[in-house]
Formats: sequence, C-alpha cells, structure tokens
Amino acid sequence: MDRTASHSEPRYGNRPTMKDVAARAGVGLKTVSRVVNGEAGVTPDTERRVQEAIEALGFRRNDSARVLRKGRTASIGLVLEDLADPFYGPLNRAVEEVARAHGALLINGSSAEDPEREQELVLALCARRVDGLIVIPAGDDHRYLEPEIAAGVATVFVDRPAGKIDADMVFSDNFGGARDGVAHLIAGGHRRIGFIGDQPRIHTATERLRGYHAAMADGGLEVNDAWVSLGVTEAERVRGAVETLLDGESPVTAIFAGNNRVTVTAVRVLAEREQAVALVGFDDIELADLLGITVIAQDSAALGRTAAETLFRRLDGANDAPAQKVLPTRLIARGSGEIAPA
Amino acid sequence: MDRTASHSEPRYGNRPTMKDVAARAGVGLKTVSRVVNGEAGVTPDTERRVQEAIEALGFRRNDSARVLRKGRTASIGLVLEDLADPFYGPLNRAVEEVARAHGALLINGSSAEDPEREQELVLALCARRVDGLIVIPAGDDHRYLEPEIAAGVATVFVDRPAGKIDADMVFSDNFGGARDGVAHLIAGGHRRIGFIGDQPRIHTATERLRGYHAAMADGGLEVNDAWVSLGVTEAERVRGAVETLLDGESPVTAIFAGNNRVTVTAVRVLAEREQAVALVGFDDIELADLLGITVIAQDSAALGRTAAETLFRRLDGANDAPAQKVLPTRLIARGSGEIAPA
DNA sequence: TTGAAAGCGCTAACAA
DNA sequence: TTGTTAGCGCTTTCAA
Repeated sequence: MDRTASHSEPRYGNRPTMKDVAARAGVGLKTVSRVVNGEAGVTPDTERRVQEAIEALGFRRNDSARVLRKGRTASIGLVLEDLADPFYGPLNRAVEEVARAHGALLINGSSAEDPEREQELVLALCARRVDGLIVIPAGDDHRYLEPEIAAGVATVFVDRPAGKIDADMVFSDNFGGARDGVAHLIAGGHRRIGFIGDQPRIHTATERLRGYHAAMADGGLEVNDAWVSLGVTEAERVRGAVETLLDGESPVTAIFAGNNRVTVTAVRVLAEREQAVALVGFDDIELADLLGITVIAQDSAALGRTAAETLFRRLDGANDAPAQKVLPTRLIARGSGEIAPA
Repeated sequence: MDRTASHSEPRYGNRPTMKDVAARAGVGLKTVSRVVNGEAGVTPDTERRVQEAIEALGFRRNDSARVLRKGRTASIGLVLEDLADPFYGPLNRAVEEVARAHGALLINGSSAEDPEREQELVLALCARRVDGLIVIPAGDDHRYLEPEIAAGVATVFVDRPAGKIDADMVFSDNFGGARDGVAHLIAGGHRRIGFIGDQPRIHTATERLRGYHAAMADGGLEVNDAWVSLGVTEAERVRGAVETLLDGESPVTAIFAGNNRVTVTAVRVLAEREQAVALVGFDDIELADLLGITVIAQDSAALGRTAAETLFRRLDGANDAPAQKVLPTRLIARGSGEIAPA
C-alpha cells in the first residue's frame, strides 16, 4: 500500500506550495503569503481559513524560493580548521548564538588545515549565497575572495590573519600572551627557558615565538638556539623535543609550550620524569586545573562572539574601514608554571 | 569614489548572472549553463569564450536558484545539544566528512537541551529544504516531524531515541557500557557502589541506570536507595551527591559516574579527600589518561559516521524499515576503577 | 551544437 | 482587504 512518490523532477518529495494552500483555502496566493509571513491586512476569518489549509496540507514555506526572491539567505558560513577540535567548540557555539539572535542559520565546515579545501568550502558557501562568512584561515592567500567580498559577502577572519586582502580580523593576543607566560617563568627565577611551537608558517606560532623572544629580551636573557623547537606538534616529535631540551648540552629549567597539543604531550613526558621542570602552555585544556597546569588561556567564545558581531554589523550596513581586533589572553597559574628552577 | 551599491531589491549585492555571462560571451543562456555545469555538447571555442566572460565578470553560480529548480539542496542539517560540548566535536566532524564525500554541506545548530528550540531549529532546516536531518533529540515527542518525513526529509536520530515516531536511530550501548563498568568495580571486590547520573527523563541516563542495576543484580548485590542520585549534573550538586555517598549512613567504596560532567566533578571532589574511592565514569575525557581515570568510552565519531551513512543510504533510495543501530562501548582501565575497596 | 521558452515557489509592486 | 502580474536565477524541455 505504500505509494513511493515517483514524480517527474522538482517538487520536493511533493510538498504543497502556497498555490496549493491558496486553492484549498479559496483565496489568492498573496493572501497565503501574507498569513505565512504574519503581514497585516488579512481579516481574522480569512486568516483562519488559510491556517486551516496550511495545517491540513502540512505546508511549510520553501525558504529556497524565498531566498531567491529576497536576496538574503539569513545564513552565514563558518569555516574552521577542525570541527572536532575542542578549542573551536565554544567559538562555534558563540557564533551560532549571535547568528541565532539575528535570525540566521549557521553552515559550517572544516578546512582540515588544507588551503585548497578551505577555498573549496568558502566558494561553495558563496555559491549558496551565505550573507556572510567567518573564516579561520588555513591558507595565506585569500585573494580568491576578492570578487565575493566586492559582491557583498561580508567576511571576518578569526584567529589568524587573512592573506593578501584587507578585511576585518579578530585575534587573540598571541604575542602578549606568550610574552606574559614566559615573563612569568622568568619572574619565577628561570633563566634557561625552552620554547616548543608550531610551524612558523602559522601566524599564531610566529606571534607566540615573538612573545617568547620579547620576554627573554626584556629579562635580559640570551636565547640559545637549541632551546627553540619549531614545527613540532605531533606527539612523538614533541616528546623528542622535550627530551632534547632537558637532556641536551644546555638543559633548560622551564618550558613554554606553544599550543595545547604540545602542552598535553609535554605534561605526559614530564610526568614520567623525576626532574621538576616548570611548564606554561598556550591554550587552556579541560582538566588542566586538576593537573595543575599553568596556562595562557584564550577566550575562544569571545573570539567567536566578536567575529560574529563584527560580521552582523557589516551586514547591517556598517561601512567603516576593515579593522583588526585583538582580544586579551589570561594567565592562569595552577602550579606547573610556579615550579622553581632546579 | 566609493559607490555603495544601493539598488532596489533582490540582486545579491549586484552579482552577475548567467544571463550577464551569456550576453558578454555572445551566446545563449543555456550554453552558459552547460559550461558552468560541465555538460557535454559545447565546442571548445564556445567554451573558452564563456569561460572568459565568467572570469571577467566574476560570475559564481547561484545555488539558491539551482536548488529551487532541482529540488535537492545538497545540504543536511545536524541538530545537537551543544556545539561547544567536546563530546559532539568528533561526531560533528564525522558527519561533515560523510556529507562532504556525498557533496553535501552541513548546517548545524544547538538545541541547548530545549525541546522547543530543537523543534524550531529542525523546522527551520526543513524550510531550507535540507535533504536530510540528523538529530540528537532534546525533546521526547517528534511527531511534529511526521509531515516532513512524509514529504521526504530523511531523518536519523542519534544518541537518544526519537519520541513517538518510527525512525532510524543510532545509539551507543549505554546499558551494556554501564553494566560493564559496574561489573568491573564488582570484579574488583566492591559491594557498595554508588551511581550518580542525569535526569531519568534523559534516555541515556535511564539506560545507564538500568545497566548499573543489572550489574548489581548479576553480582547478587542489593542496591541501597541512598546510593543512587539522579538528576544531578551541575557541579555543586554532584559535589553534594559524592559527599553524601561517602559520608552517609551507608557509605560506598566505589562510584559510577553517569556522564562526563559528573566524572569531572567527582574526580575533583575525590582529589580533595584522603579516602581511596574507586571511580568509573561514562564517557571518555581529554587527559583522563594522565589523571588515571577509568572510563566507559563511547565512539562519538562512529556515532556520527554511522548516522550520516544511514542518512545518505536513505537519500540514495533505501526503502527498508527504519532500524536501530547500537554501537559498542569500551572500558578503558586507567587506575581509578582499579582501586580496591577500603 | 545551440538556444528559446517555461517554470521551480516565492515576494514586490501594483491594481482592484 | 485582497488578488494579479512579473520576475528572482537557474534547469528542463524541446525545437532549431
């Protein structure tokens, strides 16, 4: 008895349209539109008849058609590195909340740190005519977005700068945060401090490294080249880097970990050793309090919220020159960063 | 010199259309469509002219119009409880990967555990004519989806059952996982085991409680009512519950924590006390290995992947009766669950 | 190989 | 208060 709908082409599984509702209610198409959109100028009686027809038919407005006509999709796109990365969770959610407050839906995707995939995703979103775009860049050349931005797609970059185009951007204070973290170690009496961070092609990594150097310079300390490991983020390599720092010719008494993955591995390695080595990590981690890990925390939700608010300000017509916002980081002392030098 | 486009209505910030491209290339509209969609039957020369016009104008196909005509949006909706919850990160990402493999985009949103908000979100997605829907239910009555499903929106429920409708569902083995966890404690010699879990209106919570009871029964152990705390998930209340379990008239020697939030708080509270109390938690947590927390781990990514695959199977026309899939959990012994009874 | 016409479902503009 | 017409940008159909 189950009749599998097998019609010709369009028709979304055979859904009723406003025209069908109008026919059933015995009114004009536009009257249905008025009722559906809550516009004024419909008598209660007419409205009731239309509502009944809507119920009976199970009508739901087709927003695709609406979008086509109105020119705004009431949706924004968010492209981040990895939806599964806990750092982006609060950012994602914050963006969603702002979007929701503006009646917009959120389409999102992961670039997987791949510039090509980022571009592919961004352009797919543009083809859907999202009203705006929030991008955590994977690539460093965003000129491909120029025509889109010119055509009116508001765009905000978060966490890392846009490449080769002028746009709104929102960052954490990576430089200041790292500087503060390293200064904290110096204030604790450390003079030999290691830095393990991401590849220098990643902007945040460079900024944090700059912060490290600045703090060392401020403290009047020389940096031994052997203390700095870049491009090290994979667990096994971090392990190696930590061991080199501690067992090398010029051992350090403290380590600054340039991101959360590094921090986690460093904690693991240090836990296996006798030595008391101080550690400060960039980015907070769940349960870091229980483990007593001192960190420089970014406010990932604030990053998302600020970006989304900037975006909607643009969509509401703000016309001032693109600007960069830098959000402060916060040092959270929990023990690992307060260990005295050996 | 900056001319702010201030046209009448539609026109997406004044983007070129296929018609514009056609005019510029001196060909017909349909020829442009052919080139844009890579259809056969266009001479290389014509194609080149069209491509040039596309480049020159910065044309990008308007998928809204395409969708309207074709009837499929190549997008799916994912409604979960909280985009910021790390448990859903891998699920979200897994869904995205499957969607991507099928050329679909992912629209998602958080229900914030609010049935009304869930419905609102789901219906908004239906209005956008997503091809399919993956829902982690907040509510327990999904009859509002019946017309949508009838109209052809494929729907899969994950993590918790759909309410009052027949649909595809994918779960973790909450019952079996909890039973295994509690059995593990019993095998370690515990006879007095507490359970702290979520509200019983949440299906997973009920299942896990069932598992607890089953394991206790299997072990020939009576359950003291005072050992079971339900609806306790907020940190302060969990703290209270743990304290009651340990300091009450009938103190327990082990605790089974019904979800990750409970586990985290329990670990905190136990860390502050002298007593050695065994703990097994449902759901894995980042850094749990460092803290030596024994858990029952769900495979959140597998949940997402399975749900998405089920969804696309439906979209590809699978017509068999809705089915439920249960994915196994895994006990990961790390120390806290292997503490002997006092 | 190419293109003209019709129409997807809706809203804007205007008319009744 | 209500309805009619046109058209958003695209794909489909069918004819050239």
